[in-house]
Amino acid sequence: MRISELSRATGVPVATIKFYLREGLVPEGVRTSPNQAQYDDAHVQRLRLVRALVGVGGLSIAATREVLGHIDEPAQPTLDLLGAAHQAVAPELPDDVDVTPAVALVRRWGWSSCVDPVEGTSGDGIDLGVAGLAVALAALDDAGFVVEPDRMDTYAEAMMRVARAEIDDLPTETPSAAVRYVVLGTVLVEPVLLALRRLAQREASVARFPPAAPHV
Amino acid sequence: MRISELSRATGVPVATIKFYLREGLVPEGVRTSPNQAQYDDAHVQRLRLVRALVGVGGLSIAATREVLGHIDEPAQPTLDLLGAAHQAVAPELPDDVDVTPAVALVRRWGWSSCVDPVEGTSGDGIDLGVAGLAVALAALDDAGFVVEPDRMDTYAEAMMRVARAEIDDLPTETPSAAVRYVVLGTVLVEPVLLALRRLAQREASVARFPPAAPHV
DNA sequence: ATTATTAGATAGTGCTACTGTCCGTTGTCA
DNA sequence: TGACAACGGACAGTAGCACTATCTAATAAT
Repeated sequence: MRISELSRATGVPVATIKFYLREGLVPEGVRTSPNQAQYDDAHVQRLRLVRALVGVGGLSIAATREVLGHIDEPAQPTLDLLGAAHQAVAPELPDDVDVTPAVALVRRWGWSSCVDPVEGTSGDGIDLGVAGLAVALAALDDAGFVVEPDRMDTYAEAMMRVARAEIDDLPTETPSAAVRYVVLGTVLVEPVLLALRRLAQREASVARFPPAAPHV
Repeated sequence: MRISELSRATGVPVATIKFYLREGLVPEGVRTSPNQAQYDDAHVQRLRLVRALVGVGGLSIAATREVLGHIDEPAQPTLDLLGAAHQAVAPELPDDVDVTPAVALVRRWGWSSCVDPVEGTSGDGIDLGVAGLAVALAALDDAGFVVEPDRMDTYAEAMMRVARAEIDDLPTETPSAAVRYVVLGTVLVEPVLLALRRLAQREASVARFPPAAPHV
């Protein structure tokens, strides 16, 4: 398969494929001559994966490269894989956040692993996930938006259900399967969850305010 | 309060405040002379709100302006407010998506409002929320990532719990309170949910793979 | 009186994700 | 065999976005 066919098969412009090749997001084809190369189905899939990550996944090129790196070389699948995946995906955080509200919540839920980090964890100082929560909570606060504690509990319980289902289904046969599952699951399921929340809000709204009286 | 004090009170550079003024995200101060104006606490709060929306909320300037517009003029709080909020926040979608898988899922859950739109709804053609779900599912598919149907059910149920809690708590006294609640709740709770998911994943991972044997 | 600050206008910056152009080489079809 | 499209590779250019810097004339502070 030549580059133009690869382009046609994926809908990605040739110039963009070249760009991804330069950036190392897509492996080079097999050279048949100094200026010709052959691509195959693996390239098609890889290209689709890249588009999913930078498109719906919202990752930058650099973050995409990092994520793909983990998938390509599933080095220590049992050693803090989640941490690596989250690190690659998380937006970078300011370092002057007040984490006490986040820590208090996490403590209340008994999520001890997040606040009393375990060995083998990328626990350089404060936990990345807790910091992320702290930033999100600070934004709510800055906006003057109050979330009642028991609704935070509802959120936590709902996300714990989600997480348990995900961790229970984690494939343990192959290391690379586990890595792929965690990394892609982290990135690509997020938009699914957000989309579902919106649909569910609409449904719940109609249930509470039945039409006739038009809904909110 | 002069603009430099407003800057000091919020940590936002003067040049940026001027920019937001130009863009109409922050209202002008009260003029005391052709080239002087006074700002007050309302400006401080507004500025914090703007920073929360464009920062953690991840909104563009244009989307922020639209969201603020809804908050400033809560015109028809009962008329498809959710739709407006979602529209302002949702990333723009390609129009060549296959919505059948999304529609099938939504049908299976009996979320009829999403697929048989109600009167008073911004239902121009296919539902915006369903389209968002369709795009997210297509990305998963392109990446070769399979989500089992019963896990989709878990996701749907979890998000329905979330949504019900949110709609139940919706303030009905003031129209403007309802609008503010819906709009900010849509935008600013998303990062909270995602942060919680990450923490819950870590916790669930430690629960399933107890340390000693280091966790995933 | 001097110095700092202001509103407003306009231009510029830094970043990111591509996109376009050129070159010399190679495949392909007539 | 010759014309012509497609190729890889290098590099410059572009578009959009969220600011940021500079300037001017007027006003405030000391």
